Amino acid sequence: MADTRERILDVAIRVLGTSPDAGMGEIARAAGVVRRTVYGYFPSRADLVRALTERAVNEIAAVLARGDAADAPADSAWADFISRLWPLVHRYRVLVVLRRGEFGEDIHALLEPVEDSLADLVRQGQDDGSFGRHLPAGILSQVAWSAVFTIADSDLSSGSGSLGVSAPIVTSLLLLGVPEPRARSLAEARS
Amino acid sequence: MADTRERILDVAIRVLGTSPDAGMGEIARAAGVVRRTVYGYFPSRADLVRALTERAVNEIAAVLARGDAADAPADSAWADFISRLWPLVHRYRVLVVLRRGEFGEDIHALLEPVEDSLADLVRQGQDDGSFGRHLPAGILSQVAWSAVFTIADSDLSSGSGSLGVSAPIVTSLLLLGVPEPRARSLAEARS
DNA sequence: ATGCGATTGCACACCGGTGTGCAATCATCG
DNA sequence: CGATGATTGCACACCGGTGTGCAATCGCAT
Repeated sequence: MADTRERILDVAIRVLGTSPDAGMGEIARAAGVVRRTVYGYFPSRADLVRALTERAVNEIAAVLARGDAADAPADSAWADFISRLWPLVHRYRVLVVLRRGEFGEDIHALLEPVEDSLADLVRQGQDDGSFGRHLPAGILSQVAWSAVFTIADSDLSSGSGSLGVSAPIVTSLLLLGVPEPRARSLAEARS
Repeated sequence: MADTRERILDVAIRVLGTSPDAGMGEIARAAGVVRRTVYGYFPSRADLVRALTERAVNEIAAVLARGDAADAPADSAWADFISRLWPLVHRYRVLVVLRRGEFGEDIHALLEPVEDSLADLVRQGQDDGSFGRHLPAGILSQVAWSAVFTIADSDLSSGSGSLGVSAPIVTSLLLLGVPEPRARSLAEARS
């Protein structure tokens, strides 16, 4: 079927997100299919991973593009982005995990456009004074966005279920240098 | 010699920090020694990694303990901790990288006491009002401390040399909910 | 029922890393 | 010099994952 391919990708994104070293066999089994079948769709493990990240990056780019009301203030745009990203953040765990090891280069290349947009947004926020200048825009955006993933991660492993959307929004805004009252109000507008 | 063992550990902490999947051969070569020699000191790869992390955790615990002027305000104690941690943060990259994959369990166990102390410090700061409550103490400390590593990382890969100590101090304090003027002044006192 | 495409179930060859055994070297100290 | 301990250089067996080839099977539409 055509959806076997999709199912494999869905499962793989989950499995590799948890244990990046999972082999084709493990992924196949989790997808309820035989190793040989996976090779039918993806000639090599590298192909699987690449397809996987392309998919993830596309979805994330879509989320990012949706909020381009170009006139909105940067802090508000950021809050928007995170609020849309948050429900999906676990699916995208792959990216963080896979960035290191074996495929670092490829992933980084795929991810670049997204991270560039983010950096632009942050730069813009620094220019109009809504974000701080304690770090250069490129690094600041990296740190802020990866903090969101860390929050999701810690939430999963240590403890029960999910925090609300406000937690990551407020936290990342604080990190970006937005004063606490403003951060809180931006977050509450989205919960 | 007795220092061969030390040299191997020194090199391994660096090599594995960069590429966590490096094999015994790679590590040996980087240490200017033959694979067989490494096996002489560490019967298995797992032993090497364990020795490695124990060492790192001990050093880090020492850094953390040094600042236990128990009466100091939490935000100041945090700034102290980061300022002492910062120069060493690259050596400890292993921890972040190795926490995932293969040894996750062991590492987490070794790391627990350190992260508990950190969580206590943050909790104490939340109680006396110097830190925010946008996240539970356990998670907040995780995020703050891993942000420091992210900063060091981004600094290395994207761009030239090192930011000053203030960058990580200010950033992590903001993340913890410390208002910007206070954060800045705490940081400047340490640069 | 026939045919077709997707899936399965093996059996392979291959590779790279792990861990071990053992004899040969080398440096050093007495 | 001779002994001792560390290091080397190979050769080996073993394992687990990768990728491939091919015949058998299954489900389904015509």
